[in-house]
Amino acid sequence: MEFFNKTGKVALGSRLRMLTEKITEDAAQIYRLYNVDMQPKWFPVFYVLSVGEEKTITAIAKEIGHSHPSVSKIIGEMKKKGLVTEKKDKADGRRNMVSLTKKGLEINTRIQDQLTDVNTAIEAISAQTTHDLWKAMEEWEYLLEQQSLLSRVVEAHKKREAGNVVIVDYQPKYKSAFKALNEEWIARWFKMEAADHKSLDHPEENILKKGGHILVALYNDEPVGVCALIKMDDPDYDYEMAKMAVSPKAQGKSIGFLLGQAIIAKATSLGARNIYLESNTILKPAISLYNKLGFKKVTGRATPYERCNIQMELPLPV
Amino acid sequence: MEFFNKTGKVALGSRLRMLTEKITEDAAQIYRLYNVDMQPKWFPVFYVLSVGEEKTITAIAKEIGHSHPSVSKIIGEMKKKGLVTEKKDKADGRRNMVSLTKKGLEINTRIQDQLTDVNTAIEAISAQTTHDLWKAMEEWEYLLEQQSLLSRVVEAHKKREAGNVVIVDYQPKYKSAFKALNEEWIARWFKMEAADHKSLDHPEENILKKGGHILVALYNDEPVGVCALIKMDDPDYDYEMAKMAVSPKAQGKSIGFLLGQAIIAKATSLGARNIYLESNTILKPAISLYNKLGFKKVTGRATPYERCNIQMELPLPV
DNA sequence: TATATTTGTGTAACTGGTTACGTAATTTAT
DNA sequence: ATAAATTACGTAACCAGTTACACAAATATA
Repeated sequence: MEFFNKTGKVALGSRLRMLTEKITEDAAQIYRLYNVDMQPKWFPVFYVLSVGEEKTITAIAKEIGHSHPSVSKIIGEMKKKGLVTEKKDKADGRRNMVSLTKKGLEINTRIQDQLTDVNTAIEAISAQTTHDLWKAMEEWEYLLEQQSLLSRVVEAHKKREAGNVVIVDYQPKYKSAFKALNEEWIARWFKMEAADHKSLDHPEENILKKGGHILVALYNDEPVGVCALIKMDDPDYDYEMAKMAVSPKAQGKSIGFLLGQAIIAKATSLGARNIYLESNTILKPAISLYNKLGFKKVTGRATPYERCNIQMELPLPV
Repeated sequence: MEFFNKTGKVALGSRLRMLTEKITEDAAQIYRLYNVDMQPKWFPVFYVLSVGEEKTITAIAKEIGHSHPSVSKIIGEMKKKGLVTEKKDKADGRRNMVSLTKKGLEINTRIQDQLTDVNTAIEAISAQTTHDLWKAMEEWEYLLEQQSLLSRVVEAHKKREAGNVVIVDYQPKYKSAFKALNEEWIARWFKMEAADHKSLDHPEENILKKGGHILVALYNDEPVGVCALIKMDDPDYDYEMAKMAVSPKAQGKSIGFLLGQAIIAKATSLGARNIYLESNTILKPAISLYNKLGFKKVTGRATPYERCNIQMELPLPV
């Protein structure tokens, strides 16, 4: 199909569907050719029964990877043709035990030649290709089981969006954003405390002039995330990471992660030995972000914030 | 799927279907994720319209490889969502000219990011495989266009069946089969002539003792085909190939071809310079078989058979 | 110029699968 | 021992495609 060269691989599904259709179409004719009164769609069911054992509907469904109603329907059709029999399991009244009839088993022997012929034909085609369709499908099945296409697309999306985010140093014009973004989440989860007002209303005086830094994440030139690195007056810790806030509207762009990385880089460039932070365990995404950034829990420090119930630190390489 | 390792490639269709389904399922969710009010199945139609041109239903169907009713339905659905408009072609009243509306074009621009993300995700998967699914599909499409799976299976069938056929020299126990097989087709198409009775009733006297040969094709030890090589008393020709008959029940096993080849080999081993034959053009499969064996038409020889209206010869390498 | 054929389209019915739902039998938990 | 959860299965409705058919418009042919 010329068409698929234009669309590119986004039309993978469509292309697969068409190839599928072409092949199953021929399959039906092949059964007719060999004078076997069977439909291609019965094949998987027929195959698992061909060893002669009784099986339940759901067991068959699971084995061939169909839904159970699909198997149920197929069994109904095969029964009408006299290929299978059903009988209730005495031990378990829910189970419907299905097995091939004598006629079914007879068809099974007759069908063998057909199967070898089809196999030879398919192998002959495969031999003419440089790319192995069968193995490629196996690989795709495996990879999609590891991680769905959907979640891979989400990942690609995030990565691309993250590329549109730039982290810049604080400027006076971001003052209102710095306050607003923080107030948004603090008010939502807790209540504003005195220490909050102090640093949010006057960041220049209370953070920057004291040797701290503020970074701003811009998305389309719009400030959507902020984070501060506050100089600490403490023998154990050099800097505190605090006042991190990301707009809920800008979620899914890894902005928190990017800000965190930038803050760590900033601290490192300032020669810090470590970074300290305070948070609350009800902020689950935040805690997991801190973990991802490498912070580890520590205990036993005093804090001016009521909402703090967890403290973490990140030692930096010297 | 474990299952497919057991069935082997005969379940190629089933396996393709399942992979298709898994992928299109995710596709639907991806549209939802990007907040695009579109269905995956619309994509091919949407794509061909996205350049902005008006197109007819059938033109779209042809381009994307669907049936026209499929496109007709999709257009109906897209129209309901306000993505396309239809308008009758003034020049040709049958044509229904379809194009994207402003809303459709707007979605087209919005969708671009999604397409790149999907593409990145698919490319990322491809990069992890050692067998290229996309290219493999392309090869299969090409090869199936050259020759359908069905006809390839027929070929494999023939080849296998031909392997079960053995060509042996005449023995007295095949006398009745030699007559019966020939009588069957002669009576069907023409009527038995005096010369027929002579050679069919007494093959030993009239063919073998005069320096001729008879070969018999056995399928499961059953004689299903015969052919005679009759010594000619003629300055131009050494042998005549005649009395070739194959049971209709044993068709599709290339028995005629195998008999013909064996007869040619026999003549060659006898040092013949050429082989001559007589036939009738209403026996189309026979004539095409003779052509396949290398016989060429000749003209202007007398013949004792009323039914003969074509004569052929095959020069043999010296 | 009249008639036959081809072309463009829509509708209906089918196909091979699915999910949703209901029900009965069995198993688990309290 | 009873209630709750799980399991096996069938039925119904849906979905994304198909083929079959009908019909009108356009084109080719006699």
